[in-house]
Amino acid sequence: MKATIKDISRLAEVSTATVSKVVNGKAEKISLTTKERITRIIEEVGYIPNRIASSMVTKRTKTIGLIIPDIANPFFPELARGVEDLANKEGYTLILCNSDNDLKKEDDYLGMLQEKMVDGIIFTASSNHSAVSLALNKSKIPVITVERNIDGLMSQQTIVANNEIGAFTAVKHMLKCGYNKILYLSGPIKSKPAQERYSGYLRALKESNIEPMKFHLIEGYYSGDWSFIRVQKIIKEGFDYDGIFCGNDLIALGALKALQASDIDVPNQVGLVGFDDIYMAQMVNPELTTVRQPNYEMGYQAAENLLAMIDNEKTMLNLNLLKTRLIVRGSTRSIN
Amino acid sequence: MKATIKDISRLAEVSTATVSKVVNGKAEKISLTTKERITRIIEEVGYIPNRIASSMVTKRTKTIGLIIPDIANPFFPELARGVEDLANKEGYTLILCNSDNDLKKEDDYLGMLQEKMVDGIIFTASSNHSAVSLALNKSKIPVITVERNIDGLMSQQTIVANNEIGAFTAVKHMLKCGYNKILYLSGPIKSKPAQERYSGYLRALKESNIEPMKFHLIEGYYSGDWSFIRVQKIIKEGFDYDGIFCGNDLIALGALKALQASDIDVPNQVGLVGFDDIYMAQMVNPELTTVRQPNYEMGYQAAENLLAMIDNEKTMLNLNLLKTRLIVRGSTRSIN
DNA sequence: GTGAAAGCGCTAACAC
DNA sequence: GTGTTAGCGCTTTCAC
Repeated sequence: MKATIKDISRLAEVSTATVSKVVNGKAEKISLTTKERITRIIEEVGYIPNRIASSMVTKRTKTIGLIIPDIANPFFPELARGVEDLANKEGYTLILCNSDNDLKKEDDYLGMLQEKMVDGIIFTASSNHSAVSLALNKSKIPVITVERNIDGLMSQQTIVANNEIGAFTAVKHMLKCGYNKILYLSGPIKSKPAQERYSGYLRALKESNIEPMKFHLIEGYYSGDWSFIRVQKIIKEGFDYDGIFCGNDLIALGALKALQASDIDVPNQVGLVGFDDIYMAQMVNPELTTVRQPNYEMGYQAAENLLAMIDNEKTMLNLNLLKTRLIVRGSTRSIN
Repeated sequence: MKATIKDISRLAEVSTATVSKVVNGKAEKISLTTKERITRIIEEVGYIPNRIASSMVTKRTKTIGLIIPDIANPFFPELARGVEDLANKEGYTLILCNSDNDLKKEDDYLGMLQEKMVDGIIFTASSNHSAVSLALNKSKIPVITVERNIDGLMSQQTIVANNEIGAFTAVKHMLKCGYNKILYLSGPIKSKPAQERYSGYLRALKESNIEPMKFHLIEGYYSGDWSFIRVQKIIKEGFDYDGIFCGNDLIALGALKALQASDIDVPNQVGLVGFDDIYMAQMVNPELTTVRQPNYEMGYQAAENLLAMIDNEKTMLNLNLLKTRLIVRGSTRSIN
């Protein structure tokens, strides 16, 4: 049988209230002797307070939920790590949920998290589905959306990277390097980030008075397998291009592999730029020029803001645009 | 104010017991009419059962904890995903903890998880520290260790890949390919897997009557940055070798980059083999020959066994050795 | 079929 | 300084 606060109070010959106070560090008014006695007994017995029971009365579980598409996607571990680090630092615990961008799963997780009485939720939504936002709006639970904002969601905060400017800067750089027939290998264009990056891409071309090529937008998935195959096809078709701006690093990595497999020199024949700056971006040869997205910071900051919301209980509508940064490496040739 | 079971029972003019039954699908003996009435009202009110309160009485939180060194290490996301998938499938929720291989953090997390009354814990321990095992032995909470077993821990299960055989097979293959001056670029040798892989490496050499070279064991970290620098140094020193067996894929990837940066041809001049088969192993050129470790399956199976332990309440001492598989790709030359 | 009531382990007034 | 007590929201036994 596991020891409870009652057992401790009995053994220490005090009330449960007193034990509770020393367990929770609210023991200013408890005499040193009893405090020490209680502490010793707790130690001896190996008493572990039942936080479930505390949560019942405090209405705080000190737990937050994180819903992301897939922790196995290299973009998310760092994000998750950022969230967890801040959470842990503040004594919170993190529940991890993989939605696979599946609306049903998102919904289920949202429900489970609320049933488990999490204090707040960090959410990378698959789309801006209104049903989800509605449910979320109704419940009073603090929610922060990360990486992609979700339209119908009111009175909540969003942390996203500045995709448009990131893409703009990247493509601008490619143009400066002398690439001017640049494809955009995009992830699913229905997602906000993909759209924003596309906008940035277009704006960069426009600003340089360069007409986008026909078929410059190639839509697919955020996967190296997809881009590998797709780029092979592009090569075979004898398409005329000299640069590829990729929706993310995975796409860029797959493209790089396909190009190298056909002995196309990167960066001399074709320039390549990715997005995210995942760890692997610097582990390939040539290293990937890419737009660094502060994933870890996004997670960390999301958690910071979430805890602030939890503490203040007031919700503020807010869009936090985090800066991206172009990391120039070897997959683009240097500017003459 | 959030609706409680009482509110529902009042609105439906039934007892809380009845509501509880329909909420939890134990409503065989409830008439269809009342069942429907209750369901409708729950719907209308948007009632969300408080699972914290249920946990108080059922002594089940339907939550498990996962302690790993670092979710940002490419090895762990798949493992975590495996755990989460099975957990979710069985209606469990996953708490994620990053220990950074830090004993103190491991301890803290272990404590937190127990306070939160998780039903079980999956644990990749940094070392086989006895203090941890002792604490764990004392508490009755089911624990499964993954990837590395921890010695002092009694009556618990372990899921590990067969590192020794995996390494043996890999090095055997290298020898068959004609490499016979093979280095072992290891992660921290204090960790069990590193030791076991080293044993396999040695056994393979021995079986082929090949004397290990001097300084064949190079110890470092499971990081591409480390191996990149380390291999650069090896190259500069003009060391005589023709193959590198790496403690994991990150090490191999860093080595590959260093070799290629010095225009050393992989696989023709130097053969390279990794361990794990992370996603990136096939995204480089040449693709990495590696020992596939079934990370996802490890996580999934760990979760399966954990839930079995939770349900049976009996603990069985058990070591599950999962098979590794050599994946031959382009970083080793083909057998003549 | 349904309800009454006890109690899970804890906290937070408030009383002393 | 310390104790009493009333719940937190739910499940479950047992009675009806």
